[in-house]
Amino acid sequence: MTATPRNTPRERTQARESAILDAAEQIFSKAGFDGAKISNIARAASVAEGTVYLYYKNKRDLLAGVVGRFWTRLTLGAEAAIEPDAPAAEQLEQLGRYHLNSILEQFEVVSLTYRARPQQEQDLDQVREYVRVFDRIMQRGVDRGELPPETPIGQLRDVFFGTLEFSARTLKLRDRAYDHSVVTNLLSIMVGSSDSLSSAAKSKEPSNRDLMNTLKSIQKQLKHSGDS
Amino acid sequence: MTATPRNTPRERTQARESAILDAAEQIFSKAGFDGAKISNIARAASVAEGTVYLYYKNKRDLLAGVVGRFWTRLTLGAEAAIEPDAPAAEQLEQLGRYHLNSILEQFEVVSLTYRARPQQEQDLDQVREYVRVFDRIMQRGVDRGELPPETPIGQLRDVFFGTLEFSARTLKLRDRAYDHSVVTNLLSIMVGSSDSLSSAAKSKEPSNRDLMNTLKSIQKQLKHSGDS
DNA sequence: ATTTAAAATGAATAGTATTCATTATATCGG
DNA sequence: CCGATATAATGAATACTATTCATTTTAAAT
Repeated sequence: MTATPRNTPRERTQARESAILDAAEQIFSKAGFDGAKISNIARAASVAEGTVYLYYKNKRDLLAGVVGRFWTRLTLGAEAAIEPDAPAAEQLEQLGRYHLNSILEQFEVVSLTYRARPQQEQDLDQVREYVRVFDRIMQRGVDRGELPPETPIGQLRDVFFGTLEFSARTLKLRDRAYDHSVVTNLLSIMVGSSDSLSSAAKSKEPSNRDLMNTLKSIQKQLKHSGDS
Repeated sequence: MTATPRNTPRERTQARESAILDAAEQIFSKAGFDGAKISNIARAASVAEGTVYLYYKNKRDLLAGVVGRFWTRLTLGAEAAIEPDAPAAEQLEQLGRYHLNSILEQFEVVSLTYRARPQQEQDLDQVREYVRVFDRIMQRGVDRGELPPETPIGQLRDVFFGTLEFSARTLKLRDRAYDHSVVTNLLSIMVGSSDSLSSAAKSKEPSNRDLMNTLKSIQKQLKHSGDS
Protein backbone atom coordinates (compact mmCIF):
# COMPACT_ATOMS: atom_id res chain seq x y z
CA MET A 1 0.00 0.00 0.00
CA THR A 2 2.75 2.46 0.86
CA ALA A 3 3.75 3.08 -2.72
CA THR A 4 7.00 4.75 -3.60
CA PRO A 5 6.65 8.43 -2.73
CA ARG A 6 6.48 10.97 -5.55
CA ASN A 7 9.87 11.49 -7.00
CA THR A 8 11.76 11.84 -10.24
CA PRO A 9 11.54 8.84 -12.57
CA ARG A 10 15.15 7.94 -12.03
CA GLU A 11 14.72 8.08 -8.29
CA ARG A 12 11.66 5.91 -8.48
CA THR A 13 13.49 3.40 -10.59
CA GLN A 14 16.46 3.33 -8.25
CA ALA A 15 14.25 3.06 -5.22
CA ARG A 16 12.57 0.10 -6.81
CA GLU A 17 15.84 -1.58 -7.65
CA SER A 18 16.93 -1.00 -4.09
CA ALA A 19 13.75 -2.50 -2.75
CA ILE A 20 14.25 -5.57 -4.89
CA LEU A 21 17.86 -5.93 -3.79
CA ASP A 22 16.89 -5.48 -0.16
CA ALA A 23 14.20 -8.09 -0.41
CA ALA A 24 16.48 -10.45 -2.29
CA GLU A 25 19.28 -10.04 0.21
CA GLN A 26 16.96 -10.76 3.09
CA ILE A 27 15.43 -13.82 1.49
CA PHE A 28 18.60 -15.23 0.00
CA SER A 29 20.25 -14.86 3.38
CA LYS A 30 17.44 -16.54 5.18
CA ALA A 31 16.71 -19.34 2.73
CA GLY A 32 19.82 -19.73 0.62
CA PHE A 33 19.87 -19.58 -3.15
CA ASP A 34 17.82 -22.68 -3.81
CA GLY A 35 15.37 -22.06 -1.02
CA ALA A 36 14.65 -18.49 -2.05
CA LYS A 37 11.62 -18.11 -4.29
CA ILE A 38 11.32 -15.26 -6.72
CA SER A 39 7.68 -14.99 -5.78
CA ASN A 40 8.62 -14.32 -2.16
CA ILE A 41 11.27 -11.84 -3.11
CA ALA A 42 8.79 -10.01 -5.33
CA ARG A 43 6.21 -9.93 -2.59
CA ALA A 44 8.75 -8.65 -0.05
CA ALA A 45 9.73 -5.92 -2.49
CA SER A 46 6.07 -5.09 -3.24
CA VAL A 47 6.39 -5.69 -6.95
CA ALA A 48 5.03 -8.28 -9.34
CA GLU A 49 7.13 -11.29 -10.17
CA GLY A 50 7.64 -10.12 -13.70
CA THR A 51 9.03 -6.82 -12.49
CA VAL A 52 12.03 -8.52 -10.95
CA TYR A 53 13.00 -9.62 -14.45
CA LEU A 54 12.92 -6.05 -15.71
CA TYR A 55 15.85 -5.37 -13.41
CA TYR A 56 17.68 -8.68 -13.42
CA LYS A 57 18.02 -11.19 -16.20
CA ASN A 58 17.46 -14.16 -13.93
CA LYS A 59 17.78 -15.46 -10.41
CA ARG A 60 21.52 -15.91 -10.62
CA ASP A 61 21.93 -12.39 -11.91
CA LEU A 62 19.84 -11.13 -9.02
CA LEU A 63 22.10 -12.95 -6.60
CA ALA A 64 25.10 -11.36 -8.28
CA GLY A 65 23.46 -7.98 -7.70
CA VAL A 66 22.98 -8.68 -4.02
CA VAL A 67 26.48 -10.01 -3.56
CA GLY A 68 28.05 -7.19 -5.57
CA ARG A 69 26.31 -4.55 -3.53
CA PHE A 70 27.39 -6.26 -0.34
CA TRP A 71 31.07 -6.18 -1.22
CA THR A 72 30.83 -2.61 -2.44
CA ARG A 73 29.34 -1.63 0.89
CA LEU A 74 32.07 -3.57 2.63
CA THR A 75 34.72 -1.68 0.70
CA LEU A 76 33.25 1.63 1.75
CA GLY A 77 32.94 0.49 5.34
CA ALA A 78 36.50 -0.75 5.40
CA GLU A 79 37.81 2.50 4.07
CA ALA A 80 35.88 4.33 6.74
CA ALA A 81 37.19 1.99 9.42
CA ILE A 82 40.85 2.63 8.90
CA GLU A 83 42.75 5.75 9.82
CA PRO A 84 44.60 6.83 6.67
CA ASP A 85 47.42 8.41 8.60
CA ALA A 86 48.05 5.58 11.02
CA PRO A 87 51.03 3.32 10.38
CA ALA A 88 50.39 0.44 8.00
CA ALA A 89 50.57 -2.10 10.77
CA GLU A 90 47.85 -0.37 12.71
CA GLN A 91 45.63 -0.02 9.67
CA LEU A 92 46.08 -3.72 9.11
CA GLU A 93 44.68 -4.47 12.49
CA GLN A 94 41.77 -2.09 11.94
CA LEU A 95 40.98 -3.79 8.66
CA GLY A 96 41.28 -7.20 10.26
CA ARG A 97 38.81 -6.35 12.98
CA TYR A 98 36.40 -4.80 10.57
CA HIS A 99 36.65 -7.70 8.17
CA LEU A 100 36.18 -10.47 10.69
CA ASN A 101 33.33 -8.68 12.33
CA SER A 102 31.57 -8.01 9.05
CA ILE A 103 31.83 -11.49 7.61
CA LEU A 104 30.61 -12.96 10.87
CA GLU A 105 27.63 -10.63 10.95
CA GLN A 106 26.76 -11.28 7.34
CA PHE A 107 28.01 -14.79 7.03
CA GLU A 108 25.20 -15.92 4.77
CA VAL A 109 25.84 -13.29 2.12
CA VAL A 110 29.53 -14.07 2.18
CA SER A 111 28.73 -17.74 1.70
CA LEU A 112 26.59 -16.88 -1.28
CA THR A 113 29.56 -15.13 -2.87
CA TYR A 114 31.44 -18.21 -3.78
CA ARG A 115 28.51 -20.14 -5.13
CA ALA A 116 29.63 -23.05 -7.12
CA ARG A 117 30.53 -22.73 -10.69
CA PRO A 118 31.87 -21.19 -13.79
CA GLN A 119 30.19 -18.04 -12.63
CA GLN A 120 30.86 -15.04 -14.77
CA GLU A 121 34.34 -13.72 -14.24
CA GLN A 122 33.02 -10.26 -13.49
CA ASP A 123 30.85 -11.59 -10.70
CA LEU A 124 33.91 -11.27 -8.50
CA ASP A 125 34.83 -7.74 -9.54
CA GLN A 126 33.59 -6.17 -6.33
CA VAL A 127 35.40 -8.74 -4.25
CA ARG A 128 38.60 -7.86 -6.02
CA GLU A 129 37.92 -4.21 -5.40
CA TYR A 130 37.49 -5.03 -1.74
CA VAL A 131 40.75 -6.89 -1.28
CA ARG A 132 42.50 -3.94 -2.86
CA VAL A 133 41.89 -2.11 0.38
CA PHE A 134 44.49 -4.41 1.86
CA ASP A 135 46.78 -3.86 -1.09
CA ARG A 136 46.52 -0.11 -0.72
CA ILE A 137 47.39 -0.22 2.96
CA MET A 138 50.45 -2.29 2.18
CA GLN A 139 51.39 -0.22 -0.83
CA ARG A 140 51.09 2.95 1.17
CA GLY A 141 53.31 1.36 3.77
CA VAL A 142 55.84 0.67 1.08
CA ASP A 143 55.60 4.16 -0.36
CA ARG A 144 56.09 5.68 3.04
CA GLY A 145 59.12 3.54 3.63
CA GLU A 146 57.45 1.62 6.43
CA LEU A 147 57.71 -1.56 4.42
CA PRO A 148 60.44 -2.73 2.06
CA PRO A 149 59.81 -2.19 -1.64
CA GLU A 150 59.88 -5.90 -2.43
CA THR A 151 56.97 -6.68 -0.09
CA PRO A 152 55.03 -9.64 -1.54
CA ILE A 153 51.68 -8.01 -0.99
CA GLY A 154 49.71 -10.63 -2.88
CA GLN A 155 50.95 -13.49 -0.73
CA LEU A 156 50.37 -11.69 2.50
CA ARG A 157 46.90 -10.87 1.30
CA ASP A 158 46.10 -14.53 0.88
CA VAL A 159 47.28 -15.23 4.41
CA PHE A 160 45.30 -12.34 5.79
CA PHE A 161 41.95 -12.93 4.15
CA GLY A 162 42.31 -16.69 4.01
CA THR A 163 42.91 -17.01 7.71
CA LEU A 164 40.14 -14.62 8.66
CA GLU A 165 37.63 -16.33 6.42
CA PHE A 166 38.50 -19.77 7.67
CA SER A 167 38.45 -18.56 11.25
CA ALA A 168 35.02 -17.09 10.70
CA ARG A 169 33.82 -20.43 9.42
CA THR A 170 35.26 -22.14 12.47
CA LEU A 171 33.64 -19.68 14.82
CA LYS A 172 30.28 -20.08 13.12
CA LEU A 173 30.54 -23.84 13.24
CA ARG A 174 30.92 -23.61 16.98
CA ASP A 175 28.33 -20.90 17.45
CA ARG A 176 30.86 -18.50 18.75
CA ALA A 177 30.85 -14.76 18.37
CA TYR A 178 33.48 -12.33 17.16
CA ASP A 179 36.72 -12.86 18.96
CA HIS A 180 39.32 -10.19 18.69
CA SER A 181 42.11 -12.56 19.56
CA VAL A 182 41.74 -14.11 16.12
CA VAL A 183 42.91 -10.86 14.56
CA THR A 184 45.57 -10.33 17.14
CA ASN A 185 46.92 -13.81 16.69
CA LEU A 186 46.85 -13.54 12.94
CA LEU A 187 49.00 -10.46 13.08
CA SER A 188 51.21 -12.19 15.61
CA ILE A 189 51.75 -15.03 13.24
CA MET A 190 52.34 -12.73 10.32
CA VAL A 191 55.02 -10.88 12.20
CA GLY A 192 56.38 -13.64 14.36
CA SER A 193 55.96 -11.70 17.56
CA SER A 194 52.91 -10.81 19.54
CA ASP A 195 54.21 -8.98 22.57
CA SER A 196 54.00 -5.75 20.69
CA LEU A 197 50.26 -6.19 20.34
CA SER A 198 49.45 -7.11 23.88
CA SER A 199 48.51 -3.55 24.66
CA ALA A 200 45.84 -3.72 22.02
CA ALA A 201 44.42 -7.02 23.12
CA LYS A 202 44.38 -6.11 26.77
CA SER A 203 46.54 -8.27 28.95
CA LYS A 204 44.31 -11.34 29.28
CA GLU A 205 45.34 -13.09 26.10
CA PRO A 206 47.34 -16.15 27.09
CA SER A 207 47.08 -17.69 23.64
CA ASN A 208 49.51 -15.18 22.26
CA ARG A 209 52.23 -16.53 24.37
CA ASP A 210 51.27 -20.07 23.45
CA LEU A 211 51.53 -19.18 19.83
CA MET A 212 54.96 -17.80 20.26
CA ASN A 213 56.25 -20.86 22.01
CA THR A 214 54.83 -23.05 19.30
CA LEU A 215 56.22 -20.97 16.51
CA LYS A 216 59.65 -20.90 17.97
CA SER A 217 59.52 -24.61 18.37
CA ILE A 218 58.41 -25.20 14.82
CA GLN A 219 61.07 -22.89 13.64
CA LYS A 220 63.65 -24.94 15.42
CA GLN A 221 62.28 -28.05 13.77
CA LEU A 222 62.46 -26.52 10.35
CA LYS A 223 66.00 -25.48 10.93
CA HIS A 224 66.99 -29.09 11.30
CA SER A 225 64.82 -30.73 8.68
CA GLY A 226 66.18 -30.96 5.21
CA ASP A 227 63.64 -31.95 2.57
CA SER A 228 63.29 -34.95 0.35
CA MET B 1 24.20 -52.34 -22.62
CA THR B 2 27.22 -53.31 -20.56
CA ALA B 3 25.20 -54.09 -17.48
CA THR B 4 26.81 -54.62 -14.14
CA PRO B 5 28.67 -57.94 -14.24
CA ARG B 6 27.30 -60.87 -12.26
CA ASN B 7 28.09 -60.38 -8.62
CA THR B 8 26.67 -60.65 -5.16
CA PRO B 9 23.65 -58.46 -4.48
CA ARG B 10 25.56 -56.24 -2.13
CA GLU B 11 28.30 -55.77 -4.66
CA ARG B 12 25.81 -54.90 -7.34
CA THR B 13 24.18 -52.36 -5.10
CA GLN B 14 27.49 -50.78 -4.17
CA ALA B 15 28.66 -50.72 -7.75
CA ARG B 16 25.47 -48.93 -8.66
CA GLU B 17 25.83 -46.39 -5.90
CA SER B 18 29.38 -45.82 -7.03
CA ALA B 19 28.29 -45.32 -10.60
CA ILE B 20 25.74 -42.77 -9.49
CA LEU B 21 28.27 -40.94 -7.37
CA ASP B 22 30.80 -40.96 -10.18
CA ALA B 23 28.28 -39.59 -12.63
CA ALA B 24 27.08 -37.00 -10.15
CA GLU B 25 30.61 -35.87 -9.34
CA GLN B 26 31.42 -35.47 -12.98
CA ILE B 27 28.27 -33.54 -13.82
CA PHE B 28 28.18 -31.42 -10.68
CA SER B 29 31.79 -30.48 -11.31
CA LYS B 30 31.16 -29.58 -14.90
CA ALA B 31 27.85 -27.79 -14.53
CA GLY B 32 27.61 -26.76 -10.90
CA PHE B 33 24.73 -27.62 -8.63
CA ASP B 34 22.04 -25.67 -10.41
CA GLY B 35 23.25 -26.55 -13.88
CA ALA B 36 23.38 -30.27 -13.18
CA LYS B 37 20.25 -32.15 -14.17
CA ILE B 38 19.25 -35.36 -12.46
CA SER B 39 18.26 -36.72 -15.85
CA ASN B 40 21.81 -36.25 -17.10
CA ILE B 41 23.31 -37.77 -14.01
CA ALA B 42 21.01 -40.77 -14.33
CA ARG B 43 21.90 -41.21 -17.97
CA ALA B 44 25.63 -40.96 -17.23
CA ALA B 45 25.21 -43.61 -14.55
CA SER B 46 23.10 -45.81 -16.82
CA VAL B 47 20.13 -45.90 -14.50
CA ALA B 48 16.63 -44.49 -14.62
CA GLU B 49 15.91 -41.14 -13.02
CA GLY B 50 13.84 -42.74 -10.33
CA THR B 51 16.69 -45.01 -9.36
CA VAL B 52 18.77 -42.10 -8.21
CA TYR B 53 16.12 -41.45 -5.60
CA LEU B 54 16.42 -44.96 -4.25
CA TYR B 55 19.94 -44.10 -3.19
CA TYR B 56 19.62 -40.43 -2.33
CA LYS B 57 16.68 -38.58 -0.87
CA ASN B 58 17.08 -35.62 -3.16
CA LYS B 59 19.51 -33.59 -5.22
CA ARG B 60 21.07 -31.90 -2.23
CA ASP B 61 21.58 -35.23 -0.53
CA LEU B 62 23.25 -36.54 -3.66
CA LEU B 63 25.60 -33.58 -3.64
CA ALA B 64 26.38 -34.29 -0.01
CA GLY B 65 27.27 -37.82 -1.03
CA VAL B 66 29.66 -36.62 -3.69
CA VAL B 67 31.27 -34.07 -1.43
CA GLY B 68 31.53 -36.46 1.49
CA ARG B 69 33.24 -39.10 -0.59
CA PHE B 70 35.64 -36.51 -1.92
CA TRP B 71 36.81 -35.44 1.52
CA THR B 72 37.04 -39.00 2.71
CA ARG B 73 39.29 -39.78 -0.23
CA LEU B 74 41.29 -36.68 0.56
CA THR B 75 41.79 -37.81 4.13
CA LEU B 76 43.12 -41.16 3.00
CA GLY B 77 45.38 -39.51 0.43
CA ALA B 78 46.72 -37.08 2.99
CA GLU B 79 47.52 -39.83 5.42
CA ALA B 80 49.37 -41.65 2.68
CA ALA B 81 51.24 -38.51 1.70
CA ILE B 82 52.88 -37.86 5.04
CA GLU B 83 55.71 -39.82 6.60
CA PRO B 84 54.55 -40.73 10.10
CA ASP B 85 58.05 -40.74 11.48
CA ALA B 86 59.22 -37.45 10.02
CA PRO B 87 59.34 -34.43 12.34
CA ALA B 88 56.08 -32.53 12.67
CA ALA B 89 57.40 -29.60 10.69
CA GLU B 90 58.21 -31.79 7.75
CA GLN B 91 54.87 -33.53 7.86
CA LEU B 92 53.28 -30.12 7.83
CA GLU B 93 54.96 -29.30 4.59
CA GLN B 94 53.98 -32.62 3.09
CA LEU B 95 50.39 -32.03 4.05
CA GLY B 96 50.54 -28.50 2.69
CA ARG B 97 51.76 -29.66 -0.70
CA TYR B 98 49.24 -32.42 -0.88
CA HIS B 99 46.41 -30.17 0.16
CA LEU B 100 47.14 -27.32 -2.21
CA ASN B 101 47.67 -29.66 -5.08
CA SER B 102 44.47 -31.56 -4.42
CA ILE B 103 42.19 -28.59 -4.04
CA LEU B 104 43.60 -27.06 -7.18
CA GLU B 105 43.03 -30.22 -9.16
CA GLN B 106 39.52 -30.66 -7.85
CA PHE B 107 38.61 -27.08 -7.32
CA GLU B 108 35.01 -27.51 -8.43
CA VAL B 109 34.21 -30.19 -5.88
CA VAL B 110 35.80 -28.13 -3.16
CA SER B 111 33.67 -25.18 -4.19
CA LEU B 112 30.58 -27.33 -3.96
CA THR B 113 31.46 -28.16 -0.37
CA TYR B 114 30.52 -24.85 1.08
CA ARG B 115 27.26 -24.43 -0.75
CA ALA B 116 25.18 -21.76 0.75
CA ARG B 117 22.87 -22.45 3.60
CA PRO B 118 21.47 -24.14 6.59
CA GLN B 119 22.94 -27.32 5.28
CA GLN B 120 22.76 -30.21 7.63
CA GLU B 121 25.39 -30.02 10.31
CA GLN B 122 26.64 -33.48 9.47
CA ASP B 123 27.26 -32.47 5.87
CA LEU B 124 30.61 -31.23 7.08
CA ASP B 125 31.56 -34.30 9.06
CA GLN B 126 34.05 -35.54 6.51
CA VAL B 127 35.64 -32.14 6.24
CA ARG B 128 36.16 -32.12 9.98
CA GLU B 129 37.65 -35.56 9.76
CA TYR B 130 40.03 -34.25 7.13
CA VAL B 131 41.30 -31.28 9.07
CA ARG B 132 42.01 -33.60 11.95
CA VAL B 133 44.94 -34.86 9.92
CA PHE B 134 46.53 -31.51 10.66
CA ASP B 135 45.55 -31.76 14.29
CA ARG B 136 47.10 -35.18 14.60
CA ILE B 137 50.38 -34.02 13.12
CA MET B 138 50.51 -31.20 15.59
CA GLN B 139 49.39 -33.32 18.48
CA ARG B 140 51.99 -35.91 17.69
CA GLY B 141 54.53 -33.12 17.60
CA VAL B 142 53.40 -32.08 21.06
CA ASP B 143 53.46 -35.63 22.39
CA ARG B 144 56.96 -36.15 21.08
CA GLY B 145 58.09 -32.97 22.72
CA GLU B 146 58.74 -31.28 19.39
CA LEU B 147 56.12 -28.69 20.16
CA PRO B 148 55.15 -27.08 23.46
CA PRO B 149 52.12 -28.57 25.23
CA GLU B 150 50.14 -25.31 25.02
CA THR B 151 50.29 -25.23 21.23
CA PRO B 152 47.08 -23.56 19.98
CA ILE B 153 46.48 -26.15 17.32
CA GLY B 154 43.07 -24.85 16.35
CA GLN B 155 44.31 -21.39 15.54
CA LEU B 156 47.24 -22.60 13.54
CA ARG B 157 44.89 -24.85 11.65
CA ASP B 158 42.81 -21.89 10.55
CA VAL B 159 45.91 -20.15 9.30
CA PHE B 160 47.09 -23.23 7.50
CA PHE B 161 43.93 -24.24 5.68
CA GLY B 162 42.60 -20.72 5.32
CA THR B 163 45.70 -19.49 3.57
CA LEU B 164 45.96 -22.49 1.31
CA GLU B 165 42.33 -22.29 0.30
CA PHE B 166 42.48 -18.61 -0.41
CA SER B 167 45.72 -19.03 -2.31
CA ALA B 168 44.14 -21.73 -4.42
CA ARG B 169 41.29 -19.37 -5.26
CA THR B 170 43.78 -16.70 -6.23
CA LEU B 171 45.75 -19.08 -8.41
CA LYS B 172 42.59 -20.28 -10.13
CA LEU B 173 41.44 -16.75 -10.74
CA ARG B 174 44.65 -16.08 -12.57
CA ASP B 175 44.73 -19.41 -14.37
CA ARG B 176 47.89 -20.42 -12.67
CA ALA B 177 48.98 -23.89 -11.73
CA TYR B 178 50.22 -25.35 -8.47
CA ASP B 179 53.05 -23.32 -7.07
CA HIS B 180 55.09 -24.85 -4.33
CA SER B 181 56.29 -21.50 -3.10
CA VAL B 182 52.82 -20.90 -1.70
CA VAL B 183 53.36 -23.72 0.77
CA THR B 184 56.92 -22.72 1.48
CA ASN B 185 55.93 -19.15 2.14
CA LEU B 186 53.05 -20.15 4.31
CA LEU B 187 55.36 -22.14 6.54
CA SER B 188 57.80 -19.26 6.46
CA ILE B 189 55.14 -16.94 7.74
CA MET B 190 53.96 -19.39 10.33
CA VAL B 191 57.44 -19.69 11.75
CA GLY B 192 58.73 -16.23 11.07
CA SER B 193 61.81 -17.46 9.30
CA SER B 194 62.24 -19.02 5.93
CA ASP B 195 65.91 -19.64 5.57
CA SER B 196 65.48 -23.03 7.08
CA LEU B 197 63.23 -24.04 4.23
CA SER B 198 65.34 -22.83 1.38
CA SER B 199 66.84 -26.24 0.91
CA ALA B 200 63.40 -27.65 0.29
CA ALA B 201 62.33 -24.94 -2.12
CA LYS B 202 65.53 -25.05 -4.07
CA SER B 203 67.50 -21.85 -4.03
CA LYS B 204 65.52 -19.84 -6.56
CA GLU B 205 62.89 -18.46 -4.24
CA PRO B 206 63.55 -14.77 -3.83
CA SER B 207 60.12 -14.14 -2.33
CA ASN B 208 61.13 -15.78 0.89
CA ARG B 209 63.65 -13.14 1.54
CA ASP B 210 61.17 -10.45 0.57
CA LEU B 211 58.73 -11.87 3.03
CA MET B 212 61.23 -11.76 5.80
CA ASN B 213 62.10 -8.17 5.20
CA THR B 214 58.46 -7.24 5.16
CA LEU B 215 57.65 -9.13 8.28
CA LYS B 216 60.51 -7.65 10.21
CA SER B 217 59.41 -4.26 9.12
CA ILE B 218 55.82 -4.83 10.15
CA GLN B 219 57.00 -6.16 13.42
CA LYS B 220 58.93 -3.01 14.05
CA GLN B 221 55.81 -1.01 13.26
CA LEU B 222 53.72 -3.01 15.66
CA LYS B 223 56.27 -2.50 18.39
CA HIS B 224 55.66 1.21 18.18
CA SER B 225 51.93 1.33 17.66
CA GLY B 226 49.69 1.30 20.69
CA ASP B 227 46.04 0.74 19.96
CA SER B 228 42.95 2.87 20.38
C1' DA C 1 8.28 -73.75 -11.20
C1' DT C 2 5.79 -70.70 -8.30
C1' DT C 3 5.47 -67.40 -4.92
C1' DT C 4 7.18 -63.48 -2.59
C1' DA C 5 10.10 -59.78 -1.92
C1' DA C 6 13.25 -56.23 -3.57
C1' DA C 7 14.87 -53.19 -7.04
C1' DA C 8 14.29 -50.51 -11.00
C1' DT C 9 11.68 -47.99 -14.27
C1' DG C 10 9.82 -43.84 -16.52
C1' DA C 11 5.53 -41.56 -17.17
C1' DA C 12 2.86 -38.46 -14.33
C1' DT C 13 2.97 -34.75 -10.84
C1' DA C 14 4.42 -30.63 -8.59
C1' DG C 15 6.85 -26.66 -7.91
C1' DT C 16 9.11 -22.73 -9.43
C1' DA C 17 11.85 -19.79 -12.75
C1' DT C 18 10.95 -17.18 -16.73
C1' DT C 19 8.19 -15.17 -20.57
C1' DC C 20 4.97 -12.22 -22.73
C1' DA C 21 0.44 -10.37 -24.09
C1' DT C 22 -2.11 -7.02 -21.68
C1' DT C 23 -2.76 -3.06 -18.65
C1' DA C 24 -1.34 0.93 -16.20
C1' DT C 25 1.57 4.91 -15.83
C1' DA C 26 4.24 8.50 -17.31
C1' DT C 27 5.94 11.88 -20.95
C1' DC C 28 5.29 15.25 -24.33
C1' DG C 29 3.51 18.09 -28.27
C1' DG C 30 -0.12 20.98 -29.12
C1' DC D 1 -5.36 20.31 -20.10
C1' DC D 2 -6.04 16.45 -23.74
C1' DG D 3 -4.75 12.82 -26.60
C1' DA D 4 -0.84 10.22 -28.56
C1' DT D 5 3.14 7.67 -27.69
C1' DA D 6 6.46 5.52 -25.10
C1' DT D 7 7.85 3.27 -20.91
C1' DA D 8 7.11 0.42 -16.93
C1' DA D 9 4.51 -2.99 -14.43
C1' DT D 10 1.56 -6.84 -14.08
C1' DG D 11 0.39 -11.70 -13.38
C1' DA D 12 -1.48 -15.49 -15.92
C1' DA D 13 0.52 -18.79 -19.10
C1' DT D 14 4.66 -21.49 -20.30
C1' DA D 15 8.69 -24.30 -19.71
C1' DC D 16 11.77 -26.77 -17.27
C1' DT D 17 13.21 -29.99 -14.02
C1' DA D 18 13.11 -32.24 -9.33
C1' DT D 19 10.49 -35.68 -7.23
C1' DT D 20 6.87 -39.29 -6.77
C1' DC D 21 4.62 -43.59 -7.48
C1' DA D 22 1.96 -47.17 -9.96
C1' DT D 23 3.75 -50.67 -12.80
C1' DT D 24 7.26 -53.87 -14.38
C1' DT D 25 11.42 -56.38 -13.96
C1' DT D 26 14.62 -59.00 -11.51
C1' DA D 27 16.18 -61.73 -7.84
C1' DA D 28 15.44 -64.98 -3.71
C1' DA D 29 13.24 -68.52 -1.46
C1' DT D 30 10.55 -72.61 -1.13
